[in-house]
Amino acid sequence: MTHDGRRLRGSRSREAILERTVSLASVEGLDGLSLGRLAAATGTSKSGFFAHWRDKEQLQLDAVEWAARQWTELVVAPALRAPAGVRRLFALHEARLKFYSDGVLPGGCFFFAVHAEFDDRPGPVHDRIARAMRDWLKFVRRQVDEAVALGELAGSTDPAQLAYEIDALGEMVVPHSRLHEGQAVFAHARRAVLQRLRALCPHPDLLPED
Amino acid sequence: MTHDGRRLRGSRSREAILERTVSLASVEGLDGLSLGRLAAATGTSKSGFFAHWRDKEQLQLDAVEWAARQWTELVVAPALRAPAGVRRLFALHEARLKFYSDGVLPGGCFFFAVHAEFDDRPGPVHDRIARAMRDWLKFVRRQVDEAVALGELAGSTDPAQLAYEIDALGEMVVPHSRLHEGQAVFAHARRAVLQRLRALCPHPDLLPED
DNA sequence: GAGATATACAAACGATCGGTCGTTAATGTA
DNA sequence: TACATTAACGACCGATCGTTTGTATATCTC
Repeated sequence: MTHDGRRLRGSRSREAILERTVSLASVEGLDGLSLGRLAAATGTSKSGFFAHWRDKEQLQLDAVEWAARQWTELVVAPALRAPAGVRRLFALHEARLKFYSDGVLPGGCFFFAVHAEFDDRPGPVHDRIARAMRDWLKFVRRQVDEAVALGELAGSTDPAQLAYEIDALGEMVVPHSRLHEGQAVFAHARRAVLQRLRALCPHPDLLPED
Repeated sequence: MTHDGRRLRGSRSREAILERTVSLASVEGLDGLSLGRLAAATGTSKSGFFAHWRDKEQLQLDAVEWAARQWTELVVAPALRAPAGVRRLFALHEARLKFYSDGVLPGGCFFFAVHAEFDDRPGPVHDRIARAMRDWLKFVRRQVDEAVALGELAGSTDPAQLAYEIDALGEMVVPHSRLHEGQAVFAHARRAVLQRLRALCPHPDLLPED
């Protein structure tokens, strides 16, 4: 085969493998996934990985990076198109729910699967995952702060408290939607946050009624 | 050694192994935990397991059973000592939080760790886990129903909706408490459910103020 | 065009995986 | 007392794990 653009082809297959890794890891985790099965799933050889990554841990770290970028593109970015304040906060929640209900990842959420796995296992992968999730929660909290500053949420609002509630109500959709088929869980998660925000909002008409 | 009570000794070590299994599985999952490491942790030999269980799957099934029993004893039973209605509902939430903050299991929650693992992996273990979690949610929902019937929650309350909220706000304490050290997360989870219940309750004085 | 570099592979490594086999010793049953 | 059962073990099995090595070929650099 001529003209396969060695360097380009390399980064192409690198990206393809990472996408597949994140996808599979959302189902079986980053450590539960073995190189052998990953090779079979990507149509490559096991030893081929070591041309791209020093060891499995490097692949895992890059996979976390890739998943974080995907989350930013498909959840954070769309929400940023809504006007700052309580509407953006709710848009963020809805974008997340859409990410789950669209079935972007077969396991629902990469970070949910992977965090339970590396929860109590120290190391660089644990640290990278923890950082990503802390950044996410900080981002949610910043949206709360902004909404308070804009007078769109009661001044008595505890930002850390509300950020926890929004994250918890959104994240638990992942296991629940797998437990009880049907989209009732999505409605519950959406309504819970919506009613909570409306109750705190001096101008509830900024948000949909239901 | 004389008089070691063969039969009794068997069920003793059986229980001891199960307790250790549930404990370790709350950290690394049921499948992530290998028989070799489990043998080392219990001070027995790998092959000794097969005197008690046909294969690893049987051990996993018994471990789920054991964890469910532990949950009933340490969370459900204490809550049932509170008077039925909204107070029992909140007692249930608090008993769960106490289970987590007491560090009964080193990984926080057996079912959290294990559900993420068997989420999308069909089989008897998956089914047993799903049943346990469905039973739990049904139980929470029954407490909501009872509180509504007693007139301690507004008649407009959607039981499935509220049950989801309570479960989500309680369960997500597990990953969050590992992410940000400190007991702030416990306070958030407690206050979130408390304020939600007080808002729905015609007699808020049934519940603590804060 | 020569030499370094990068992609990708098959084959094989030691370690560990879940599981089997045969054995020993103590217990329960007759 | 005779015999089946049970707990527990060490040794070992084939399979798979993450990883190393060596090789072939195509691309980039000079």
